[in-house]
Amino acid sequence: MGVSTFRKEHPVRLLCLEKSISWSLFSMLATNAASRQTIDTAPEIPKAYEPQAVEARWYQRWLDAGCFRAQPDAARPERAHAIMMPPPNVTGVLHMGHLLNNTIPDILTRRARQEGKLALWLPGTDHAGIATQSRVEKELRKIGKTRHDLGREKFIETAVQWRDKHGGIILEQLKKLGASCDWDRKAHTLDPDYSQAVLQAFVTLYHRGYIYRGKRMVNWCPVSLTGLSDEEVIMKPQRGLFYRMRYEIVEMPGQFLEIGTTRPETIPGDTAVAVHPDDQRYTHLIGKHVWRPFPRTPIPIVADTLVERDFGSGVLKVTPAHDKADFEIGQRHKLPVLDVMNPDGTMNDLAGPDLAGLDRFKARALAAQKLRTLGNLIKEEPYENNVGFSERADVPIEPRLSEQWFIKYPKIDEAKRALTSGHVRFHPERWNKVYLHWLNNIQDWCISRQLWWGHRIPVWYKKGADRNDPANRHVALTPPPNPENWEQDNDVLDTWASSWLWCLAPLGWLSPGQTTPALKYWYPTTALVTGPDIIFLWVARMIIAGLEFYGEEKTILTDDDIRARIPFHDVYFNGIIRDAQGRKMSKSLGNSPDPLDLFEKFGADGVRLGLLSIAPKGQDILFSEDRIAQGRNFCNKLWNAARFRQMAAKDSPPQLANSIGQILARINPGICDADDHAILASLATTTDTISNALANFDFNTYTSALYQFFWTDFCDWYVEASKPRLQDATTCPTLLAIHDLCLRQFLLLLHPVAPFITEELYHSLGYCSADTYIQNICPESGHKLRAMLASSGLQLNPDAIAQTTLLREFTTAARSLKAQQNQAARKDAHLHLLAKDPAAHTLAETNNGKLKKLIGATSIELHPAETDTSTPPFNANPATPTPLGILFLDITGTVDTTAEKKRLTRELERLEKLITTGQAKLSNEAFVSKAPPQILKGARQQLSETQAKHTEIKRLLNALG
RNA sequence: GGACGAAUAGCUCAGUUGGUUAGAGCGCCUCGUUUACACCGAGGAGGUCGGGGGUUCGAGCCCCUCUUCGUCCACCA
Repeated sequence: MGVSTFRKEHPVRLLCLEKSISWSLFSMLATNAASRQTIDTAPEIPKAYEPQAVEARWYQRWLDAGCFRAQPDAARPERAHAIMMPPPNVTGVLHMGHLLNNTIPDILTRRARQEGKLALWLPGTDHAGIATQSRVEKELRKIGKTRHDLGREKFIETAVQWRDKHGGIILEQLKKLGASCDWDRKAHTLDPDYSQAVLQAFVTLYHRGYIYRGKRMVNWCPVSLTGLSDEEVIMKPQRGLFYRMRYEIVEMPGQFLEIGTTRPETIPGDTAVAVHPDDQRYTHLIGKHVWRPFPRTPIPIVADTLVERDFGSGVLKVTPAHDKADFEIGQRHKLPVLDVMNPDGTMNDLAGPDLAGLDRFKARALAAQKLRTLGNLIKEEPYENNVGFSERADVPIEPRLSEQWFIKYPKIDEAKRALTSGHVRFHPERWNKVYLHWLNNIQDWCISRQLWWGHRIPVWYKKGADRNDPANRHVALTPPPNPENWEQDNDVLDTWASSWLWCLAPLGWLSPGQTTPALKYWYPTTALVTGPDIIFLWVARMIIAGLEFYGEEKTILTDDDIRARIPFHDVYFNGIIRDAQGRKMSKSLGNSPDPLDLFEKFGADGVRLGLLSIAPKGQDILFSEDRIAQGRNFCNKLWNAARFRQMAAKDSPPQLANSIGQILARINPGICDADDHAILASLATTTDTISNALANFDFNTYTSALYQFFWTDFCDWYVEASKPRLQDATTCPTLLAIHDLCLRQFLLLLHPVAPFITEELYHSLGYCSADTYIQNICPESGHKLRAMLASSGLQLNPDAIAQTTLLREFTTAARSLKAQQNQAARKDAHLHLLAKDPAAHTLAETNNGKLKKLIGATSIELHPAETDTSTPPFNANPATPTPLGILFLDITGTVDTTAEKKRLTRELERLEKLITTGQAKLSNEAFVSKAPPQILKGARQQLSETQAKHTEIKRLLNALG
């Protein structure tokens, strides 16, 4: 049912019909109006776009109609398009970063749908081991309990309840953004199938020899009480003290060795001091001992190349239990490992009675005090060094020796080739280097976490047997047949060891070689959109997981294998959203606006447009609400242009016109003028620009092309220029059709970024029927558009386009002339144009009515170029050169000749400068002989035009006397 | 200590292989209730493209160097 049909209906009918008819401006207004005033009042279109109702209504309709559901079609593999949403923490709430991360995939997905692709955008959440467990434990503490009070099973039960109650809010919030995800395929890393996949990946890697268990130095978080991977440690510069100490040499009483440290509290754990073997200062001491001050014990002086001779005194205290490098030195010299700290970062009994029980930082101060009283402290000086912090708990991590599971990454070479051979492409490309550097220096991945919330490691140990002997282990998806003799590993897997399967498991992957229709159809996925901060944590690991787990086991992969196994083809990295001062947005700073407030204030479309337009390619984004307001303003502009289209058709109601063909049929090519040609040409060009921009992830160009076409070309010029002809019954239908052509195509181009308003207007302007959706309609290509126009008799004329440029420049010059004489507001100006040639004369003549309206003039009289200007109405009147000739503003008697002279003189000087540089350039032999002809021609033309202008202005100045 | 990025109008940024007089939005100034839009329209001011060298007929763009800011990587205690 089209607009024209129900437009005449009584509003009451509309209310009754609202489920079955096309939502339109009018129906919506009728509803709005009905709620505000009596329903008998004639509906009035609101001047400003009110997004909230529109957005809620359309989102529900899309869901009801199953618009976002994607089904594979094995017969049409070329139509596959898939994006996996980077899973937010299940307990997280929407923040600014998510907005951009999800707007871009939505744009890509919606555009793909328009192009007829079977576009899947798969949403989901991450169980977020540490984060979620901490939240639940915090809740427990409120009632005075710990997880140990509950026990593992009960705790997990509580966590599940908590997750189900508070989790997933973020996905609901994403719906407000307009995210067109296939919600039926929503995934979660702790779903039963997903969990099975995670365990299968572990078991597979174990049996392939890539997983081992060992006692190693790991990054220990004393708050979360778990080991962490290197990638979860954030280095931060910290201000502290550097303690310079002296230890007495055992074999040489009275002689001392100077040693520096930042961590005196670990002294009880020292089991040696080390010097560089080639350090002449100390070679004679190697093998001797020093007195460790507390507890007072002799410890050996060893030689190790790891020691930096130039740093401090060149002597290093070796604490194998509390430092990675020291551990290595300890291993090499078979030093005892003395662990003086508890898992929670307090000192234990081995640290001696004074320190035992103290927190590590309090212990540090006390240790320094002890050094002082013992006479070991030479000096303490302020010092800044880098300290590793736990990403989650934000406390310094403690290097700690513990039993952990590690992955030795498979397919590293292939992972590099995936990028270097272009199977996976990063945008911007510069991230390649970061990725490759990481792979080139890759370290084994500590994947066990001493937590309960997560995938429990599928390893059982024979009771009472040595766990490090593989013969005593059962590694499988299911427990051993005689469980009473076995005990399962207590640890769970790193969350990233589940999310690295994010491109596989949600599509149904359960084990290598096995596949599902969805997996077969959409894997490898089309694109991934995420932040560069998780290149290592997630992106690189997903690539490795894909290469290792997709398909049958294969040790070495060919390029074809790689192409088939990579998880995605393109990765778009967006910048991090910062506040206006450039600070990272964070809860503690309170500088992050609530996205839902923004939706409320500016509409989801406005937020999407605004965000996209301020997102520089690959750079961080400085957020400011003003920018978002621009997005809203754009929606409002669009809304009003559509309103104008409706109102302009007062006497000829808009028709339901589904297709370009139907619109074209309403055009009478014979009455199309330069402006019509120009706007249609711009429409075609804009279409091409946008297609290229979207294909290249160039969202800057996408938005600026949208903006430029619609605001500048269409609204500011074309709509204004077409007003007089819309009043004329003979031209009106053609003009309306061209408006429709532009609006229809523009809505299609804008739809991916502003889904709600475009759907609303597409329906209310009658471009499709109620039961179809803009998401399934593809904008014609620029080429096709031109061809269709040509075949309905409207071959776009480049001359006409050039004429419009002249008219626009002429109009600007005329308005400027008026403004300079404080006549801007007047609509009764009298103008005289000395048309510079017959073509200019014709142009000004045929467009006279339009120009008068646009400039605000009652007359523009035309005169031959050679007219004598020394008499009225020319002399003593202000004038300006225009592309069509000299234009005079007839305000005889009121002109301020002094001011006018000043203005013209200024302009003359500007032109003289241009002429000088132009002449210099053209008299440069090298330029003339070497520059390409086009450039040369351009330079000559420019010079002659400038000279002509110069002559004219000179003449005007002389006329002023 | 390495690597990468940034520096263009008061602010935030465009500027695709070097090529006519370097653009946009916001902000600012002047004017405007013209029958879509003041979330608007018209006009205007404002830039030695971070500094210094170099290549070229020609450099915002290419090369070298310096400065400032930012990010990532790294076992100097």
